[in-house]
Amino acid sequence: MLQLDVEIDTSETLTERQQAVLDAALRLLVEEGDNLTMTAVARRASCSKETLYKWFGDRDGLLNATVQWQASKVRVTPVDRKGLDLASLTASLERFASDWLKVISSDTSIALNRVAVGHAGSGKDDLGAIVLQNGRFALAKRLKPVLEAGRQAGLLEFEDAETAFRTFFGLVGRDVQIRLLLGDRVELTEATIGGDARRATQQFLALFGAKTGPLAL
Amino acid sequence: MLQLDVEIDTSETLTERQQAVLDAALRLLVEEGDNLTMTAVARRASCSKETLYKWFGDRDGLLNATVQWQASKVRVTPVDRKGLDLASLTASLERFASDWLKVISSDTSIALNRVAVGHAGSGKDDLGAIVLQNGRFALAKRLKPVLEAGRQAGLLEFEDAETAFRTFFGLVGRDVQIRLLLGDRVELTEATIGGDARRATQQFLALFGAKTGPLAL
DNA sequence: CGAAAGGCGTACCGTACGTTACGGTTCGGC
DNA sequence: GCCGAACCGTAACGTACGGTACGCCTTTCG
Repeated sequence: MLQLDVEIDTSETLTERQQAVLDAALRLLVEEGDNLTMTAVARRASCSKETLYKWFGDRDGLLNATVQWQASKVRVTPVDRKGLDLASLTASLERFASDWLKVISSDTSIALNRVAVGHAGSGKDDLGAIVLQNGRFALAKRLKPVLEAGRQAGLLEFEDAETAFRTFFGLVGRDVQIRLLLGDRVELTEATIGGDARRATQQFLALFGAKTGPLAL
Repeated sequence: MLQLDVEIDTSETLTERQQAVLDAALRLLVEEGDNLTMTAVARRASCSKETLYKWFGDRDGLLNATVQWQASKVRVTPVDRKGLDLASLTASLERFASDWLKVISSDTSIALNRVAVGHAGSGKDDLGAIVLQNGRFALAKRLKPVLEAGRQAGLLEFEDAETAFRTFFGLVGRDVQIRLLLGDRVELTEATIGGDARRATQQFLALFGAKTGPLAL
């Protein structure tokens, strides 16, 4: 299990200019993948390499900062857990599913995951940990309270929130992420995402919904 | 969707020596990741770099051949579809799930997927396609007949074998592969794999099993 | 206004690595 | 025994790129 406190408030310590530079680096990362050069970043950001090195130390530092920067931008709003009936629970789950599918199919997510996966082998930096922390684990952190609340309200039945979450994760993501990462063109329109989110949610409810009545499959 | 005919009978066109070299490259790939050098491969395989270039063209050619070589080794035996009752179907599914989990958690699979993902960005070679073809798509090809047979026998109910397969895929894999690729240490003992395989199978049956009787969840 | 700081652009250095070239050795065929 | 082919080991070449140094400009502050 990963620990790693990624609570560094990057948004504070970074000046406007630095953020702009990181945005440039991010765009370049999406376009070029891991084989982006410091010179390219400098040119794209209209800054000197010397500045890059002064600010971020070295290439790994720049990559690290870039990934963290993107991560800090994705901090989402926690869900409000007020009226809780089957309808609102279903809606929440569908929302989560749809959001997640949109994230993992986005260009920047794909690019970031690719880079992080590539770096995961040689333990030079913690890119994998950062991505994981702001992706899969952040999702779990936000979703679990909803699941727990659903259980409290008698709408869901499960032993462990973690395993319930992982099942939901699997039902939503299926083979999408690995296929995208490996370069397969998966058709993911707004419509299919919506359909997949509904399907995954219904399947999840079929598996973990309280058996108080027949649930539409 | 990927097409790509990967039916090149590599095992024929490769001499013993060449296979040995590729095995060395493969081992090195597992240890070093994508940053393996031609010199390292040559040294490990006790061959000259000139030979490497004569045989495989260039570095990408060597990587390609290595991945294909590993892929050709994994050609599995098709399932025999004889007596088909719920018990044997369940057993088959559990077997598939367990095998798949073992594969994706193996060192070589992780290494190969990492390299393929890394290369997927810059469309220089088709490593991603190859890995996908011999991983996820090969699994579908082998599993779908089983699902169809299950439906024929009245044990399963589904519209489309593809979507049924993808659900099974998701239930089995969940977050395991992406976590492993990103460097997370997922505890995957023989026991947990067995448990996960059983759980995934039961969940799949709960979703797609014919409603002739109550199924244990 | 002058000086110092921050930053841009560019030239430069060192190294790692892909690729090529070459001398030496083994081995099958005549 | 001799020849050529295949191959090993290693040296050498070229380049790309990470990292550094320096000249010049702009802004800021005394």
